[in-house]
Amino acid sequence: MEEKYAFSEIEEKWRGRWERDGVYHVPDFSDRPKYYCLEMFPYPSGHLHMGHVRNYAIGDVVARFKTMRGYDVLHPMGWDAFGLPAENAAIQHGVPPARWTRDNINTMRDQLKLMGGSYDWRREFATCHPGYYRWTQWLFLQLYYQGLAYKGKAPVNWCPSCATVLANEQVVTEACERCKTAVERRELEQWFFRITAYAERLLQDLKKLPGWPEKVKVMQENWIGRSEGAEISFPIRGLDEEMRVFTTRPDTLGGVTYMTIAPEHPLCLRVTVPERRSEVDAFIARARNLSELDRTAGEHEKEGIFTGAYCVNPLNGEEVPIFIANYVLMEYGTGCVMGVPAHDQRDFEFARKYGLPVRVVIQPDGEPLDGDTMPEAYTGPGRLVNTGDFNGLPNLEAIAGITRHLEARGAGRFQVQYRLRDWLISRQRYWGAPIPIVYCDGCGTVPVPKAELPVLLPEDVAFQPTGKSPLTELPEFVHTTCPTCGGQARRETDTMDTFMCSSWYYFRFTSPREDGGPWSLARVDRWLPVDQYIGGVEHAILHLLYSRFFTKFLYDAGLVKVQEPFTNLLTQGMVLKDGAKMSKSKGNVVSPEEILGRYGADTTRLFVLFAAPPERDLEWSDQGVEGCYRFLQRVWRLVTSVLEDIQEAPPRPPDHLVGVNRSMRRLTHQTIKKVTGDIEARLNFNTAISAAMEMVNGMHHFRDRVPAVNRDPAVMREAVEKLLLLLAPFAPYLSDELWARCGHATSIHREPWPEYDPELLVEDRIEIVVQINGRVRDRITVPSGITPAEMEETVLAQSRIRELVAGKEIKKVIPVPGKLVNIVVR
RNA sequence: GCCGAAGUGGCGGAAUUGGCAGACGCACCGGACUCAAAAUCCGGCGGGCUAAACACCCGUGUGGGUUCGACUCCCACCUUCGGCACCA
Repeated sequence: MEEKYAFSEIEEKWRGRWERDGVYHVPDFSDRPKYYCLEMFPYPSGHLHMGHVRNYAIGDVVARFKTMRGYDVLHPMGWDAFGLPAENAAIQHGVPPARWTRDNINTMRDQLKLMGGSYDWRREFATCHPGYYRWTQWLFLQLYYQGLAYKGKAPVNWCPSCATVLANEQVVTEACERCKTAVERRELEQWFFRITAYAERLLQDLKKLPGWPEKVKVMQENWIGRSEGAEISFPIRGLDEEMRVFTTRPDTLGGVTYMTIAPEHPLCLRVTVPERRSEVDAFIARARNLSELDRTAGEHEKEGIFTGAYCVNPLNGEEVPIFIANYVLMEYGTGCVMGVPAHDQRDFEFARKYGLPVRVVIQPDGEPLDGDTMPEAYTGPGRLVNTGDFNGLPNLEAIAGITRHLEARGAGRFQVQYRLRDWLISRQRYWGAPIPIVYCDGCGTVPVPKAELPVLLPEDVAFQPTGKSPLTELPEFVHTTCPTCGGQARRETDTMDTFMCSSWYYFRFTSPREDGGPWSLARVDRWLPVDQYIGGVEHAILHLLYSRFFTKFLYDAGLVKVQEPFTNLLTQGMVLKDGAKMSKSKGNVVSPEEILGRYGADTTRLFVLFAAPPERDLEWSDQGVEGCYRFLQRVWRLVTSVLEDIQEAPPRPPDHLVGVNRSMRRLTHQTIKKVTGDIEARLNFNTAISAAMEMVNGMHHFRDRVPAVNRDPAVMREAVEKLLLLLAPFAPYLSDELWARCGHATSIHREPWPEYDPELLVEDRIEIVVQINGRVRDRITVPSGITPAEMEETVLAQSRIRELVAGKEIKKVIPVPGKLVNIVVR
């Protein structure tokens, strides 16, 4: 009776053995080359979902492959453990966030271990542990001392449902990224990181990341939003003050017929003339109201109101009216915009609505533009008109020319603007790392000294659904003494954005228990940068931009030697069911636990790797899983059925084989080549698995169709062992089990990756295609070493080809070595 | 609106440098084994035409183009998905 593939026992057995033998422990230092393979660590929601399974299956193949290739592979796992869901659970179920999080981690760790990942679990940590967040706080202080963390009042995004502010990056089409509630604008005192100081480097260094998907780089580029132009000052009539604007089109300065200010701008109050005061106030109130209510609706009607004030165009001395307009953003540029209706569509619409003049200053070749009758703004190239000394100049030259002219008169300068804003990191929440700041009446804002870190988050707290952080209501937390003067002081009760915790965790994995600093310099130097980073594309901006910012800051501070944290980035696609993302509300969730229980980890891993290339979305298919299960059973039966035959065989087949033995060896070595290339160069695991399947089909053929006397057992032995080595990264349990049954005393996961012999790939005879006028007309078998001239000769000698070309003129014959011959006839 | 990606059998996908379209898997059909079924093994499987095989024709979102030869390169368009969205 043949033994069945008992995945459940096999997997349990090897899981225990690997752990006992420390198979996946990686040394901090050694002579081997290093490779850092990292998957985005999970938020401990309480259960693994298929996205995790896919992410971690991909990462594990890379890690195992590189290990077999001779690298010391750092492959750690941890928990992004602070965050709002823990607080919601506390409110709903009365469980303290710390306990809820700890329980979830325990559950998820068990699930993750079932998957058979090659993690060095000794390095595990959770960001909510004081041993970790102590250094999160320390890093905050480093930023603070460098002037890169500051408290400022600014209009911020407030999510009424989460009862906290959000970073700009966490607002998706004017709604909270987490809960989709429409955000409100509030003026609040908050902590910011000056990421804008790094805007240019964050942009420029994208060029140093050839291993990142173009898509992600473009998204970051757009997010940073660099634009070149000029800042221009317009003196305000009757006030000793100037109105500054940023423009990318200083060449159109002569066409300015009005000016605008954002409704939130303090200048509004100063310029408005008394007789227009009440009307303007009403407009401002309305505009602000609208911007809160109507923000999700996208673009709305452009409206403005005249302030009664005028300012002076520094180029031509003209006075132009100042408006307040609802389309002007306080947060971008200077909060003021010059209006050039003839050459900007938005200004054009505004001018037509309010009867403002449209003056053409850029004239294209051909039909002259007329400001009074033109149907839309002209934004293309041309020569300047109505601009005094600059008339006749091509507008592209005038951009620099006019800016220089203004600069000489102190009325303007070249300026680069970014769309990127500073990173707001304060959260009015409890379950996060406390911001290590104390407010003292005498000394003001005082950083908590290093020796007093961590500022511990009290874990014993009561939760009321008030929307207020419990920290604000804990006197023993709030009341403290000033580190400077020893007097009475009050602690900051806001906590840090959890993206702060995940901006440096990849450094910590190198020295997870270090307590003299956030990491050991020598260890970070050995392991960083991360060679391969793998995770969802939803972090294209948030996490990946913040991490790059942190790395650059740490580089400047001399704390790390890398300027970019992640050399290669793989953004995996989503796991879909019935064409839609799996979600509870749609009821199309497939539970990893269930699949792992029913088919085992090897099958589950194999399926998510086989069903699609990693960067594409993956459609879940129960039948597809079934197919992978069948494949592994097939491997099991094949290998166990030949064990006896190959036991006595030499480990290496003889050199000069012929016929079926030679073909079998060729297939083995072709497969090694194919699988190696697919993993290493392309990360295309689906085609690697296909190749292994083809090899298994070939091995079946070899076993069943070739008489035993003609088969060299050494050839089968080689095929079996190479196959298991090739499958080891994909199906680690099954391959280790069968490896042991082949008579090996040590784990397959300590074996080197197989090499192929190029000589064995060579075929004696190959089939080539014969085309006539590009259409396949015949196939012939020729010796593989044939020259192009011989190919041509052989093909033209074929009777079938002679018939087909009879009576036609042969214009040209194109032989493609090893592939085909194309005969062009007329 | 702007930016980006993708469109290939009944389905997931393959074709890596412009050279045999549909590898591999799923589904389906036929056969072997079986009292029977399941499992397993073997074979078939883009469409048209044909009694059938051969041959031939069509076929990679649509329409053009380049080329001896195009899923692959160029131009225009359509659809789907993702990102940004009053950014001066």
